[in-house]
Amino acid sequence: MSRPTIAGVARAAGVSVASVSRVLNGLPATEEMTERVRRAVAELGYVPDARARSLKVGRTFQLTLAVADVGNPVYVTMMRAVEEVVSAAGYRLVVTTTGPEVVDEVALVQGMARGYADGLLISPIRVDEDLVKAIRACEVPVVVAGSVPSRAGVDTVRANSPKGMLLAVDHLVSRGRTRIAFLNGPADTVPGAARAKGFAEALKAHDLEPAALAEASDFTFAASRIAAPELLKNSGFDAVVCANDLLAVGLMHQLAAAGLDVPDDVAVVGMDDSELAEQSFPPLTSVNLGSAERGRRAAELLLARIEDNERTPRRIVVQPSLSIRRSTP
Amino acid sequence: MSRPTIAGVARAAGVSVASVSRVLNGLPATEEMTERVRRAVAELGYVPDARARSLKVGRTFQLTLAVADVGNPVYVTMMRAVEEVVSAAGYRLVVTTTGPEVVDEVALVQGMARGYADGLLISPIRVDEDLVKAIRACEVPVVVAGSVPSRAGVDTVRANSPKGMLLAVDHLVSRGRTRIAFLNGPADTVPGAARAKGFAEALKAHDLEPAALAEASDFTFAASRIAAPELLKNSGFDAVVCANDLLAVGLMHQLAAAGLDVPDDVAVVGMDDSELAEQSFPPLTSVNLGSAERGRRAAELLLARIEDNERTPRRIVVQPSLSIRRSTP
DNA sequence: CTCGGGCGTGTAAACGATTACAAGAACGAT
DNA sequence: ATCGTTCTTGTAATCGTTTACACGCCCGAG
Repeated sequence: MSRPTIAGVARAAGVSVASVSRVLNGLPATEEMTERVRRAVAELGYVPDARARSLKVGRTFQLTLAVADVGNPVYVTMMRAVEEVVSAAGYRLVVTTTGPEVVDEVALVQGMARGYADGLLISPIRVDEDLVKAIRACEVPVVVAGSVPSRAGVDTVRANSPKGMLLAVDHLVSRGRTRIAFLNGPADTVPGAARAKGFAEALKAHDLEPAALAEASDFTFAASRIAAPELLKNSGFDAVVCANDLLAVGLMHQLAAAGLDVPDDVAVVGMDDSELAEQSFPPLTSVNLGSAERGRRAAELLLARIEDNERTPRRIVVQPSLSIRRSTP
Repeated sequence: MSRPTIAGVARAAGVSVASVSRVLNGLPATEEMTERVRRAVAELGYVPDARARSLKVGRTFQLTLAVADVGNPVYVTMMRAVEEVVSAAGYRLVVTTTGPEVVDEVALVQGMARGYADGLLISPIRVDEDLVKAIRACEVPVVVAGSVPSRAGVDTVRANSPKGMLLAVDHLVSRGRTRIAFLNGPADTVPGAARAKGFAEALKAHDLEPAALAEASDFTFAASRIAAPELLKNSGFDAVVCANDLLAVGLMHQLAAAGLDVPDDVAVVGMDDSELAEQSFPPLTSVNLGSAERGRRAAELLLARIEDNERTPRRIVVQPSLSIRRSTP
């Protein structure tokens, strides 16, 4: 017994398929018609086929959110915000993960052009010409949470990393720390590059030199295991800014292993202000780059573009704030 | 300029739609035919429509993984394992979140019956008759990661919580702790109930009485904020078993705030052995309930069922192990 | 009593792909 | 030269919906 179709329902109810479709979609019908169809639907356990429906109406009522790494808690913050907006608008949100390679992102964007979903919200970690081209060519609306050249011609919502870095450094300096180190993620990524630049500028604003620099191969806890010892070869720092919370937490483990106290010996500040920041011990001072707001705004832009694909792309930047916790004095 | 269709490609190439479809699907064709079609496809930037294709072939080549809370790190472990298996089999994995309410799960299962995906892997946190019925009625294959009555007639893969609890208690006892408390999640959930029962049995096996009990309203860090103080009203315990890692980490914060040292004053063991367990400080001894293996096995069952929907449902249970870290002496 | 206007319903044509079937071309064997 | 294979290609049916259009009915106005 395979799935009943609308034709089966029509037969069972003794009416036409058009009538079934109409009552199912709430179009006007007589009392009796409605009743007969409802009965037949219930009896057969009919559920309309989403594939056929979306083929006809040209919409799936699904939106896709693509993130690089589900293990990165910053994405759960963003995901929650996006989910809220899109489900309020009557869409289902599905999440898919791309991995750190740009080719995966390109493949995803191209796949999306096939109409799996009505829109794509992507937060690319690496960007190259192929990705820009794929985004331009994509038939379904795309909005990017992050940085992408404006010639991609899409709505973007990005963070202000330099400003965030400045908040971090300001804070550290105000607490008397001047020998500040930086633990970055891969510099060949968009956020990695932005944060490196931001850090340099922030130090310059205070007339400081970096006390130490290290670069993890990934924005993950595991990668900090390798990179943090690199940093610790230098001992001349009393504070470390980290490119995200995972790296910061990883670093704190290494500091503890080296017998250094946080924040007394070394202050640590993370970035993203994810759930991990408050879960860590000591709770982590972290730059809030507005992930939730970015998610929300991005989702709104996506919905707006689905309504009207002709509107000129907007580029929103959301401002950071600092969540001060106990990892800084 | 809207999306080119296969008909447009056929016209541009001067061949029939059937031929276009054939070369696109790698069926035999002459050199020249292949060439002409390829050229037209490239020129028009044609991408086949997934909706139309899946309507015809009856497959979407998408699988859905539904989890209750993306913020729970146990799901990222599971998700990674699932992703690996399904992508190796040529499917795309999409993740969707249900929330803690059973009605959301029911809605999701029913929605899935509409053919959004070729299969559903769900890890329900609460189970009621409606959910069982929805699963029975669902036209697309479902496999459950967790417990569900066998009358649901689906493949299941579940953990062995009682055994896990026993590992935890054995371990604590072997380290000389006998006044053991338990911080559970909501007892009206499937894992909550299983873990409560398991804890009671494990203590009984050692002829011990629970030193204290508390129940969080959710398996979240935030919920532990409320529940842990409840536990701390009792002071007669030297160890706490927690129903998952998030609760354990939350508890450790409260213990620290109360001036108690982990593990010297109180040993803490979590459950799930998620990434958070190694990220926490001190690193958390945690019962590994085999999330990765459960994910892998569940994905394999789902794929097998898609191949052959007639096979009799299997019920797999994976055995736990203990990851000992520094939160226990 | 007749005619026009609503209103409700049914028939059939889409949507964009895959694929069964038929027809034509090419080729070798007799 | 004829016939039968085999191979390629095209035509058209199909998947399960939605919806434009036409039809018939009922009702009130003239």
